[in-house]
Amino acid sequence: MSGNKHPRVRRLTIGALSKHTGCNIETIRYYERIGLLPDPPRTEGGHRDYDEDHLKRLAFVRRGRELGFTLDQIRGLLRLVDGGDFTCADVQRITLSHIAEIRDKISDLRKMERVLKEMVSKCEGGDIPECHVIDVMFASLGK
Amino acid sequence: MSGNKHPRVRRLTIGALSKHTGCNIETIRYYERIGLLPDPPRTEGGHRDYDEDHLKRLAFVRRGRELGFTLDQIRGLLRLVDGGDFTCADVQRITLSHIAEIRDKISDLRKMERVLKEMVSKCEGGDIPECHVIDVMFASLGK
DNA sequence: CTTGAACCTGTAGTTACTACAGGTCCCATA
DNA sequence: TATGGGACCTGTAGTAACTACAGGTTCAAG
Repeated sequence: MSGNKHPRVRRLTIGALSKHTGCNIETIRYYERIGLLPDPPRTEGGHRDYDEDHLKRLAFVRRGRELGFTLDQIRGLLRLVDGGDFTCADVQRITLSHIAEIRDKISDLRKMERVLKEMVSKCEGGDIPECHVIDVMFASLGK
Repeated sequence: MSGNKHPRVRRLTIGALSKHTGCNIETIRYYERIGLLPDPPRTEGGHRDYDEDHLKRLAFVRRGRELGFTLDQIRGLLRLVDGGDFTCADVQRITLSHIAEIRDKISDLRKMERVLKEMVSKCEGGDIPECHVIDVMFASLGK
């Protein structure tokens, strides 16, 4: 058994972390700065020296972002997990309220889409110097 | 006919403009600063002195924002209109591409919603220290 | 030992506002 | 006419979540 090799922990540069997660390097450093990722140990020369735990944590953050959580919500989730005293109910509550926010956004966007489609459907679309869309947007007050 | 009265133009303070449009005062000044609204004339004491044209323009901007246009898109629309040489086709193109952006956002959000619902549906929800949502979010890499 | 890619820190820019601080002006009332 | 307080002024800084440098150091392959 090979003496002083420690294959237990795979060492990763920030570039490798970036490649594995698809998260760009500046963003990783940003997450560290705002305390979402722990300060990793450094090599002699001062380069960041990550391991698999950092990788998992960053992946968690990225996955959270893909699911539309804010960094603050993600921070909240991580604190729960780090504290070790989280319950499924806690996480469920946070997730459900996030789902509700997403639904609200969707309904706002659908309303916009509906109104815009309605407006644009009345356009001639030609090379003429007047447009129903503009008229409606200017007419939205008083008159 | 009453000599030096000029009822032709209703004069408005920034506060009045704010009330009419629902746009907050700081935001009006911000729009002026970034060149979306023209610098209005001032009273002797330096207060902004608006008229109905300013009101219409601000209403246009607000309406655009409600419809999800960015300030840059609105700036584009206003430039077209101000230039006087816009065509219905121009506006239609801009509007259609905005609608496409909105559709993309909606579909992103729907995807998030679907995934989150699926995740949360597998939660026990109880007072237990483990959660399917957390598991999935941590498991999203390699594993 | 050299070279160039990868890394480092620190700062500033992005979008669309919002929130002051620290002053000045306006005008209705006493 | 004096005055008080609300409305207004400028300028700066903060928000979210990054991104983009500049200007320097380290690493690793040849």
